[in-house]
Amino acid sequence: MSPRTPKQFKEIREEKRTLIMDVALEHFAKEGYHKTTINHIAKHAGISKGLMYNYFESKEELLSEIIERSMEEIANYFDPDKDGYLSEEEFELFIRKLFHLLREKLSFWRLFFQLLIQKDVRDQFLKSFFGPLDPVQDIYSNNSNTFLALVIKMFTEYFIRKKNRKPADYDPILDLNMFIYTVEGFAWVTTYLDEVDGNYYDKTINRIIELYK
Amino acid sequence: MSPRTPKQFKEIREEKRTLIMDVALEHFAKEGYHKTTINHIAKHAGISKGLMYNYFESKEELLSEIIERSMEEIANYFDPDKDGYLSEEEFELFIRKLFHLLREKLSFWRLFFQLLIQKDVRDQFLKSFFGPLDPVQDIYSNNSNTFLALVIKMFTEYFIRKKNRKPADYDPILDLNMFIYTVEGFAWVTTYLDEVDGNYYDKTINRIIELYK
Amino acid sequence: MSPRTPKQFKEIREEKRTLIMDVALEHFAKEGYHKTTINHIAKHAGISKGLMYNYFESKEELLSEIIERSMEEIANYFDPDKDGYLSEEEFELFIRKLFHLLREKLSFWRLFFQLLIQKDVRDQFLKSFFGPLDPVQDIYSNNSNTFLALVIKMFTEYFIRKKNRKPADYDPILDLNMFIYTVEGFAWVTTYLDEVDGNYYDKTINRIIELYK
Amino acid sequence: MSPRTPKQFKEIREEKRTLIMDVALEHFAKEGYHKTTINHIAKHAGISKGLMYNYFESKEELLSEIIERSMEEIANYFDPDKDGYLSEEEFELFIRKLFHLLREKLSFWRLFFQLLIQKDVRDQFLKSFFGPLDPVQDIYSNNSNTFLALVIKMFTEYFIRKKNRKPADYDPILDLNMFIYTVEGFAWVTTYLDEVDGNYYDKTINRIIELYK
DNA sequence: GATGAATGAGTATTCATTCAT
DNA sequence: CATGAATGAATACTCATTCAT
Repeated sequence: MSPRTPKQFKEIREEKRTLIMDVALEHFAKEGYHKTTINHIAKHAGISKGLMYNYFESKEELLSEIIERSMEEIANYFDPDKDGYLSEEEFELFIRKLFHLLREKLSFWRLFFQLLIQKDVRDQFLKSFFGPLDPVQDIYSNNSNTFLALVIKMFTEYFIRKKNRKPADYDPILDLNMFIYTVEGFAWVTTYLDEVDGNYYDKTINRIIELYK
Repeated sequence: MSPRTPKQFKEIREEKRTLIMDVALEHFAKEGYHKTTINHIAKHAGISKGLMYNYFESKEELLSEIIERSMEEIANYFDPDKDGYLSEEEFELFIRKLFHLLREKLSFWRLFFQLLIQKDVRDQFLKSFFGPLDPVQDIYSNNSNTFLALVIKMFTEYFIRKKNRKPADYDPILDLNMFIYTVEGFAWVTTYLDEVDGNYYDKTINRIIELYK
Repeated sequence: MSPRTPKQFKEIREEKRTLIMDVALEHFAKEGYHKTTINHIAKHAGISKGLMYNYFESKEELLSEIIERSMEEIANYFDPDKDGYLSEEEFELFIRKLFHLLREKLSFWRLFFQLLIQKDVRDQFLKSFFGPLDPVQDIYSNNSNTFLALVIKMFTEYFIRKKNRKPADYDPILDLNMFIYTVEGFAWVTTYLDEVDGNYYDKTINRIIELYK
Repeated sequence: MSPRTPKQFKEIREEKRTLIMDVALEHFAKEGYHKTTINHIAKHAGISKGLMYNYFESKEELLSEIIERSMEEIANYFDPDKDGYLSEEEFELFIRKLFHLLREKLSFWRLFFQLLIQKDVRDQFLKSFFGPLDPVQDIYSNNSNTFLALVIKMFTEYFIRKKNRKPADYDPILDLNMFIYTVEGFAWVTTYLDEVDGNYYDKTINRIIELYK
């Protein structure tokens, strides 16, 4: 038999890499990064421990790659038109997309939230996504260019524009906060629960849109 | 010096236990349970590793005791009159107390949320508080007697009672959900951020009360 | 029984540290640093692998400590009067001491020579003793303050002073080189052979002194 | 293109073998045998790991072949007329050849010296060259037929013949020792330093010849 | 012949837990 | 009650070697 072509090798690599990352994500999400052993991942991926290290330099790099891959997927998924302007239609679409993605990639978000709460881990892995994480109110005005910062800016301006229709003492930042807490709370609860009730899931999304559109 | 009375001994024991638990909580919350070593805790508590095992049977038991202690504190703090009825005044008071407690015991909540997303850990440590954690909507009707279940019931009934003032198609469960997501989202964000901005913290609490009272 | 006093603990630590370092030195010297496993050392020292790490942070630190200890012993042993002047009596004494030390600490020199020949290892561990290792002739003029540099300077000046008694075309640096090669060659051969023939060992020392004093 | 003849195949094979051995030697010499990985060698030789094992059965055999090849080269290079008699001219020529070879094959000597101090390695790889390595003085009289033994015998007799011109108490073995130490010391220092100063290198060779011819 | 994916035994290191004093 | 030396099972990671293609 003739030897494998470079293309075949590349395909094998790509497939195995994906397999390992998928299995690892599941375990990281379910058991936590530190509790998950390489042994466990390898066994569940049906490969040897050694092979893991043919594909990833370390457990840490494996995690890092998983996060990067997911972040890219997310960024691509939203594919913003970058005018920074959020129309009401776009607002609704964004929310719907967001919660579609949440269900689709529940394991990733579970992992993401786990990392988020540990300051040291967060700084190590999520900095490129987040920038420095200061208290919420500071985020609105920071001029970082991370994905999150851009999204936050977009929403801040959206809520400020809505001020026109409201009474004089209306504080759009407060409303923005409430919106963020509701959305993030919904995401968070969905994430730590084991199953999603599709019926109420959709109803809740509609309600959020209704309240803040 | 006269020898210490048994009572004094017990007090000293209790104090040291508390000290260890406090130190451990800080570290568990900051670094995560698995990354925190017994050595570290012992050193920061100013005692020897060996002594730790005089007070707690294992690292796991230490965690377990910390959680139990905090849960009791929380339950005591709310000291419900157990009539299961929540007046509007009680509703407001409950919210205020809740967020007061959140700031007061931020480390505990950070740890709590960390445990919450890990299914296996949650089942091991939080069962007595939570009961089995099925999707939210099931909680409302389950007849478990855990602290959380009772609170949820109280709130469910509170929101159902408010239905009177609303249009016919009003779904109180949906409103309850929104309320829970907002509260939990606010708590969650507060927990994973490093600092709390007192000004917006209070404003947000007022807004939540205003919206859902 | 009453608990061990801090002094007792210190004694235990000191003794075990020395034991481990002694065993490790023997093995490093006999098998080479890389081939020697921590397991092996621990087994031969009659302790558990884990305990090693109670005393030394890593295999590398263990090596480092062994070298440092030996370097100090050597420096102390010569205890130079630091006037930088080497009389003929001092010259003879120095040689005798040197080769006494060689036999006494043969294992260390075996290790030392092994490290010496690997550039990366040398730079990592022997820098403080050597300074940067340029070709010999450069050493004579460098102004580093390492132990070796000082010794080299002392000998350089010693050989230059001897020039008076020699013909005009006498190159003292060449003679110094020959002296160094002979001494180091003798040391080197002694080190890689398994046993020392005491009779010829002493005769050789006398001959070296006779030739270069 | 016509298919390659078996002879061409053999030549290509031989070339690649040589390439691998050259690359391996460089790395063994610079980093040490144990620190050098097969992967590293293969990459630097521009071939795959698998192919390495087509040419050499194991890492150990690779080392073994490198040593054997070099030993043969050395033996051939000196091509002694095997009368066992060393004239003064032959003595000088031998020294000059020796140090020419040293500079030419510095990497090999670096490797060689590394192996030499490790007893177990020495016994495994250098036995055929050395015979059992007992203290020097025994070598003179042993009747092994290794290359080294023959050389040593030649030199021993050379120094004994020179006794005629010397005082009665002259010990030729001692002089032989001094000669060997100087030569080996010079070789050793040259090997562990990073560069060779050509000027002093030649001067030293001349001086050694002058002293011992 | 040639490739590099795959293996598994081995290596340094960590850490909860035990125990002699 | 208190100490920290000691253990050993577990963990991440390495690398010579094999093997399907």
